[in-house]
Amino acid sequence: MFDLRDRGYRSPFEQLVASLISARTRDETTLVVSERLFAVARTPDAMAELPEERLIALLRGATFPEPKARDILALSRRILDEHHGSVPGTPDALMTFHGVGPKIAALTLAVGFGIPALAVDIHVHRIVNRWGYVAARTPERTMTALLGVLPRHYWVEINERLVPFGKWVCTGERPHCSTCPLRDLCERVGVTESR
DNA sequence: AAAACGGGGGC
DNA sequence: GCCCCAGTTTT
Repeated sequence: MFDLRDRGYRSPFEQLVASLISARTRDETTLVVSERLFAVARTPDAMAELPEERLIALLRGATFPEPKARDILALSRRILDEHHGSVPGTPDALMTFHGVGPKIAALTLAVGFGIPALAVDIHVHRIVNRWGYVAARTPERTMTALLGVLPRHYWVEINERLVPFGKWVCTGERPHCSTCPLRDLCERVGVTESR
């Protein structure tokens, strides 16, 4: 998902919604659409009262505005009905919402609540494999491996620092090794892609 | 584990 | 027209 904390305090609910909007969506788009939406509705109550057509219009520009509008409306109502209006603070509860899977759940917990949670997306998977610390074919297996090795204290850091690092520096194609602050690390562990 | 799903923006 | 995008759901 999407870390909005550098734009002022954001509630777990806003973090959850922004995370849902960010699925398969570029960061800049997520930011613009989220801000536009939160200017109108920033709580489950306000969100649940939004007519679906209005919400779809507010989400225009994001990917899949219609399915996301339905998901956001449905989870807002369920937060009101089943959770006293507060976003639940466990992965299992979060993943019962349609459209919320392991990554959105983990990032909502990590960024929204500050609870240790690990979401190994494609970027973290690539970096860890590149470094050779874990030889895992899928992000799921990389996550399992990291959960067994990494102190909980660092899980939040991975979500908030390593993912952006993978997006902007340790990219899939043409990694920016010449300006990478961790180039020495790569050379130490013998990563030959370093350029 | 792999395919399907849902689309908007950039080149 | 083609491809990517802080993913989730269904085969």
